[in-house]
Amino acid sequence: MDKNRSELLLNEKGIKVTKQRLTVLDLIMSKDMPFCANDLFDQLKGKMDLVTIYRNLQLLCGEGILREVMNKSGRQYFEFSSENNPVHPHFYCSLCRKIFCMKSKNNYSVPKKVNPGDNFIILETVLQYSGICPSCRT
Amino acid sequence: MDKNRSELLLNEKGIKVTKQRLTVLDLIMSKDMPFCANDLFDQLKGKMDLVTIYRNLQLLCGEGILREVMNKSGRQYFEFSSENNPVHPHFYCSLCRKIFCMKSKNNYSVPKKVNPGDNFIILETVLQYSGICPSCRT
DNA sequence: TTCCATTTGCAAATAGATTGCAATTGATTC
DNA sequence: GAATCAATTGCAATCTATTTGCAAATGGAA
Repeated sequence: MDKNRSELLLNEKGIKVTKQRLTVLDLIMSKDMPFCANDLFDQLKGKMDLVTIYRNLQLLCGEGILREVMNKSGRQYFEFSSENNPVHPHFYCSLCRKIFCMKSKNNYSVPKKVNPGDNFIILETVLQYSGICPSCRT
Repeated sequence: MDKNRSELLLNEKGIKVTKQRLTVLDLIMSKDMPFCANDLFDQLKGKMDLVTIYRNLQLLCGEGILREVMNKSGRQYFEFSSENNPVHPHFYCSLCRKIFCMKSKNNYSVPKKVNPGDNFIILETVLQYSGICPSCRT
């Protein structure tokens, strides 16, 4: 049987392939927007234990297949991380708490160093927005 | 009796002044770093109910005295919001989950519009960092 | 001082996330 | 393919973060 993209990704990272893992990763890769554990649970309609989802998110994030997204909701959000989906801005809606990916086609310039001398190791620099999303606006 | 800065701020906004509210706001204004409900609770050593802290944070945030800070911890973080403390970058440590304020003295330029035509109302634009903080580095 | 709406503290409920453990499964070796 | 074993899963339980209900206490106006 042909291996799909998810399975190849798991193989590549040396992660054991299970039905649940594939299901989760397939779902993630089919969407282009950040999600939390519960979003996946809802979409899987109880086909998988929520705990399994949490554990796999943690694993995939640790392996660099996912990245965490900054937000103000008090929940942990993730998105698929790849060369095709590099770090990019998000928009957090203060009303519905949804998170949207922003494709800023314009380049922006940021300071290369902050608090020089403070020894922070910066792994990610990202521009983030918050405000009101189109649906909450109406 | 003289009114302190916290009390004046509450008066200004037409918020009822209570002992708890003053205590919380005094504490907040004495620090220059984001905090969550539990941080305040710890610092007040049980002098105030955690629920009261949550309720006052929500109130102060709604009144614009505080602003929420983006992070990846799954907790809600706030900071004092004023002209003297405008929106600015933060650094989120992926190891200890602490949040640091970054004073970027350099200016940075960001795109004025994202996803043009999408009708997002942008209320806040902020550069955020994540990585490893100085203490976790060692 | 009285009065009343607001706020507080406590108990309980609701979310979000993690842990322990027995049963199951995936991959390796024969 | 069957035996083997470590890794994974589901379920129950726990923990942490946040919210809600309600009676008692309090701030501020009259």
